Amino acid sequence: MEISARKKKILAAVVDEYIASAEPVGSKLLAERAGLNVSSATIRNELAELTSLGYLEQPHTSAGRIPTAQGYRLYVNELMERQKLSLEETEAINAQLARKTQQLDKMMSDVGRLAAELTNYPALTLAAQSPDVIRRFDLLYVDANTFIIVALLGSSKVRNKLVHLPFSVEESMVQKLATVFNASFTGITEDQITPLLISSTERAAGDTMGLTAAIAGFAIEILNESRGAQAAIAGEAKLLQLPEFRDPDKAHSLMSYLADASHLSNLPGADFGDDVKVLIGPENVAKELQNSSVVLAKYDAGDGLQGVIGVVGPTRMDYGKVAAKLSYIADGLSKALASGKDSALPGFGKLMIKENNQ
Amino acid sequence: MEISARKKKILAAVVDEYIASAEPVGSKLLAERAGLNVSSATIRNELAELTSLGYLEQPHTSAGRIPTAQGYRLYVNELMERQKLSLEETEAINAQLARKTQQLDKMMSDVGRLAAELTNYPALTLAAQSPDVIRRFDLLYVDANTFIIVALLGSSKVRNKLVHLPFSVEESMVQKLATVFNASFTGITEDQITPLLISSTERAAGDTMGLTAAIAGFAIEILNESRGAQAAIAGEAKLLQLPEFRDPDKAHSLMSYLADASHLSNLPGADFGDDVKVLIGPENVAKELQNSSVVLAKYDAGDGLQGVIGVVGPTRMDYGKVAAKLSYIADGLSKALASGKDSALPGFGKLMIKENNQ
DNA sequence: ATTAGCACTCGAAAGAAAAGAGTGCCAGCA
DNA sequence: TGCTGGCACTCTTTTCTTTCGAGTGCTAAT
Repeated sequence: MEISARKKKILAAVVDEYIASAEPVGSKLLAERAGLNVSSATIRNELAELTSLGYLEQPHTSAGRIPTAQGYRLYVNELMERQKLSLEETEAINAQLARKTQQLDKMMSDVGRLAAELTNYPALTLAAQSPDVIRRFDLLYVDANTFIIVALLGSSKVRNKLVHLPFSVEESMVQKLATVFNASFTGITEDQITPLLISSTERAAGDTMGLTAAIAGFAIEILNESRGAQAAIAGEAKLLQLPEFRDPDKAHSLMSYLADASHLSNLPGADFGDDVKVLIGPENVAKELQNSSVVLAKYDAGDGLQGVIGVVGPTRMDYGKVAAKLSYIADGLSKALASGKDSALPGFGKLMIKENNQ
Repeated sequence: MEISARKKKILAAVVDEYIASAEPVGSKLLAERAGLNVSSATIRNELAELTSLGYLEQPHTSAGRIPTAQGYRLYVNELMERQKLSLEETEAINAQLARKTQQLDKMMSDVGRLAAELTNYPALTLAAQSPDVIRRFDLLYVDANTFIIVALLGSSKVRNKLVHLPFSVEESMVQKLATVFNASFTGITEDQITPLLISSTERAAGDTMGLTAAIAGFAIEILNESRGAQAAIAGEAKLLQLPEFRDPDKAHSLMSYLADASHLSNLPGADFGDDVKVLIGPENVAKELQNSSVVLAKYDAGDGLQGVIGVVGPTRMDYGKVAAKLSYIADGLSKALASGKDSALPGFGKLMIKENNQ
């Protein structure tokens, strides 16, 4: 049975009111505000039906109605309006995203903070890197006991490591190693680095000091690191301002859960179709989230880098506003990261230099 | 007037009990537990005097006593016993510190988490780097539009940046730039990079494309970055388990304060004499901390890298336990960082490689 | 179908009473 | 002189009771 237009309008009104007030909403209030010119008694009848259909519930007999997860779901799917962002909001986001010089970690944590600030809910960021390869190796000879490994990755990231040895090596040996590694360790993923490959490389380089194995270890380390998803959370304290988390135990339970980054990785990655995904209460897998909602927006910055940015809050969440903001941020993030990757130098055109020395 | 030995013993007992229970402690309880064989009436007299001396206070007339900031101060200075760590605790700390391959940021955040876990209070880490210099420049030519800047710093850190140009450069030009920069930009601190220096370098390199200014911008950026103190906080959620932060507003106020890393930098850096510094309630400058205590332990990892690790909690904090743990962690951190810096390669001796491919 | 009216329910708020913990002080004792 | 048991007093905490009011469901009338 399809639900009538008036019921939908009433349901939307209930959700809107409840989102705003966190108080169960009654028939009288709806009669005044909802803009359908009927009496509270009529609305009571409709509410009773919506309740028996499972869209609304009553905390107790003599209270108003609050939406169920099912009610929110209908609201999000059909009734919600995605809200416009204010000028200040878009400007704050753009300003943040324009700061390209910073490295990815910092960027994500700043963006997370911004999202938390704008939505007033704790924000999370997840960045996942698809398996990377090393495009090019350099070994920089510093002194007899020291050299620097520099690896340029397929995703245009650069990694380095300073190596201090307990014994001396010749500069020629270091160069030889660089050549050999460029020949055999480039263009392969981490699981293609086998003991067999290492020993053949060792032979090719004429290395008897274990340097090959060590450099291979570095290669494994960086390829490993880029594969693992990085997660961060910002603005946890916002939870405490929400009426549903005034109970310190509830707040503690959710915050502890969120604090463990490994849990965040269990959220759906960027594998959903729409640009914004909403998980309402029991739709969440984790039991700690069953009374909360999660709104996620995905970004894709090319080069195998993709992830989601999202917020966590009570099921009574302002989905319209949050979805709009996250979607805008995620979009901007995709663009900023994609363009910022082979970044122009900082201070190109001497601007920054002036600033720093005035 | 010097305070009698018995008074001190009673004060210590009050602090110990209050730390354990968070409840005002009364004369009867003390008579049973404190181990001085006197009646509760005698203790009442002593308590009254300690109160008028300012070491104790009463929430209200018919309640037991709780220590004042002055009382805690005496306790910390004279009465407290620094506690021994259990075997599991030292092992957990050592295991964490032994993981040298990870980079500094990650290390600090992991250590912070560990400290929070061990003490059950939110933990903070501050790392401050004294002004750094660039020891050596390398420019790696990748293709006509791309090169990599690698800078080895005085503190043995290595920084890099991939540069993508909107125009072409010759490999010889890149090499020229590297030579010139090595001559004029090494061994100087950030504030010695002047527009004058840049323009003379530009002339020396015969650079007409603004590359010099851009590379100088990178130099400024990394020297700047290493100077700023990095702060992080872990385990904020622990606050909510403490009776004094059951009030969500109190918890929120402190958590918001802590979440802003810039505030943490206002704490005393590593500029205190002892290995552990305790700031009790009103001894803190920030008003958000006036009802809380901060315990800090400093570490020094050589190469100008030093900082503090600490925890934040209610004035009723288990100072003895916390001081012992932080001090142990900070000590270990100093050693781990100092030795790990010119780190051996990961997997030296093929160990890691085996692990990764088994 | 919609509405006004009304009895009813049940939580929240307010008030009153009881319980309990701890104190300060006093008088007696070593 | 210092310690102790005893006791009246204070003030919070807890519990119980009462009141209040918001909101409902149902019925009868439009």
